[in-house]
Amino acid sequence: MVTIKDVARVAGVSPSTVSRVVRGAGKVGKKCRAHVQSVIVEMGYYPNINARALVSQKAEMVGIVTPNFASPFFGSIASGVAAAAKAANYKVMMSNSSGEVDAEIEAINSLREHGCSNIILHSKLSSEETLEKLALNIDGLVIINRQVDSLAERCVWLDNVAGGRMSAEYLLKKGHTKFAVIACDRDNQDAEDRLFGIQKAISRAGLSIPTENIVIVRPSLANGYKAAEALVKSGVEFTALIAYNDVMAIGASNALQDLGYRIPQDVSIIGFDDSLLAQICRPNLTTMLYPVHDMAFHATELSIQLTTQKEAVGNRTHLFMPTLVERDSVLDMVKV
Amino acid sequence: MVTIKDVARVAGVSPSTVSRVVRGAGKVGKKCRAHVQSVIVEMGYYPNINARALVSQKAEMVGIVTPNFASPFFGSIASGVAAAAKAANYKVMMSNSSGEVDAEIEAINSLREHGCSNIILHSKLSSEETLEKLALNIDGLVIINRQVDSLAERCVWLDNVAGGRMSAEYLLKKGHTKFAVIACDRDNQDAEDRLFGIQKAISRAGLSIPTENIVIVRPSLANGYKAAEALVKSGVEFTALIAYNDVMAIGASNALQDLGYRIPQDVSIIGFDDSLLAQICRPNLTTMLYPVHDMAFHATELSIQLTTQKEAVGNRTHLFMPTLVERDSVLDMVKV
DNA sequence: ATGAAAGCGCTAACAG
DNA sequence: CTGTTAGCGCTTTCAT
Repeated sequence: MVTIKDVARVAGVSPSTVSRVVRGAGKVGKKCRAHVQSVIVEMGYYPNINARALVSQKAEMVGIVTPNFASPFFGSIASGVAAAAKAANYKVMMSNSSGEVDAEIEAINSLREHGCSNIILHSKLSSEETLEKLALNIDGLVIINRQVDSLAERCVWLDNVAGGRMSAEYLLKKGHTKFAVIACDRDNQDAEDRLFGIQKAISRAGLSIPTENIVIVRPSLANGYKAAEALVKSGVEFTALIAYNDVMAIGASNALQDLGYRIPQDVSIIGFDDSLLAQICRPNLTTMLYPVHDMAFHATELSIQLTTQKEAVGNRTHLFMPTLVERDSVLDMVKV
Repeated sequence: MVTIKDVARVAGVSPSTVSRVVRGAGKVGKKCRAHVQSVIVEMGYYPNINARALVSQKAEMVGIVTPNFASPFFGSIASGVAAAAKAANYKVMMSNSSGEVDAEIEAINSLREHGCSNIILHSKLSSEETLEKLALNIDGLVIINRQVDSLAERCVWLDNVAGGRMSAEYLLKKGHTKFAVIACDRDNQDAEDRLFGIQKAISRAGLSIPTENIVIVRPSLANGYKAAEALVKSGVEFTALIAYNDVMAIGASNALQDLGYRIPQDVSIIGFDDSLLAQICRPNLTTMLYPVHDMAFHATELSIQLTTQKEAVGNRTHLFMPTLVERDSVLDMVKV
């Protein structure tokens, strides 16, 4: 390994000078800088980040803590974080929380051992108190995809109520009046918010959704399928179906088609996420885009600001809006 | 920050003793260990990995270098690496190569700056010479999803020839004799290998695929769609279609269905990868499973072995086999 | 503008 | 079994 001392010796200067040119900081004579630079290249020197982090007590590294690396969500988060990190010359680490509370804390600690205080936490599990405590100790902690009131300025989240509202409003605009909803278990705040938004939009239009038209299941393709079957079997009437997410929308779409319904001629369906699947399924799914990449990017910028120029951050919230992506699963009843 | 010295002082022992109990290495009295342990917990001490890495000149960290974090492939790689890393108490970093040669080297260097010599490289770009040079300098470099002859014992790759062969053999077994193939551009070694395997199996059965029945396009959903259209339009006959991967198989399946063909009654289709999509599309896709997670897991174990007990590794190859996943897109013509 | 010196928190011989 | 000592490679005052 070639160290800063080696370079200094060869270049005939002191280690501090080499350090200055490496970091591009401090005053160094133009000529001297050029010479040192050339020696650096020649010798193939690169800095030892561990030594640097040790002495400067900071890490220029952002860590992602998330329950599941295999999920498509993680990919989007990772690419958003990586993009922002790269722009700031930060490295990125990742740490798996396995979807368990203890593992989450452990994952965070493993990042802190590296002196990493820029942490993007994707957590549905930890209690608000835990999060508050964490935030107190970790300057750069930012929570993504969750809103914690007391930590509002450090949460980057999606307006699920607005998302639900927008999906319903779109259907309303297309002339639909009879709705069904496939929602999710109660301990899912996102699902609750979306449902709330949906109902708000619909009641504002002077309509309502009968409770029989709302089926609540755990999110999965199979459950989307079963939920749609149940809806049909129970004999409730609807021309438009709003699903919690794309996967369930697709499950429902498949079930309905198997039952002889045409999508969207007989039933319109709208999903949520705009995952890759929405472009694969038939018909292509109209859905609400969840801007995960952008949110992760923003969360990372925020985290870095929090640790480098806290004053500049301000006491604002970081609320993102989903946007509608029109494809082929919704029928325009007005035109028809 | 609470350091090893702080703990030592409070516990009334020397820093080295604390270090020993933290690492669980070396000889420490039972009583003494317990006492130090309790002080550690009490004070909330955790080791500074940077300091540790600096002095011990090694990093206990594995880095992933891959072109695209947003790809589903990356998710599987990440989760495989993370699982193996966790088992060995290693951390994981990731570095984006943006699919460009220079960025790839840069990504690798950024890992090396951390003293990380366990690198899982997912590269289709760098030349074999570059890779060889890299391998020389980085003990723990392992290449995933690519075969470099001179680095065979450090490549973890998939037998694409066998995969192609297996898919064709399956179709043969199901009584198909007329095949079409949607393959990919020439600079795609995987695609070439799969095609080779397909042809081998078919010629071994005394059959052959007319060149008009093979269409070569760049991999994408839309191109899969177009390729199938082109096949039909050109009037070639086939009862079975083999696609380079799931996405193209699905594109083709959609095109064929739009053209009025029933899958699998009129045309059978087989994909490759066993991505999530294969379970979403209609009909569900029969496909060859690409065991990415397992391969990434193995690659990581291999990398760690390479840096910790090189002797034990041996001069073997690390070739994985795809496996068939039967779903609903292939018709059994023998039964019919 | 440049150099000397101190030390970040830890491990690893080496003594005892 | 436990303590002492000497750095790992770097940044950062403080001199010059």
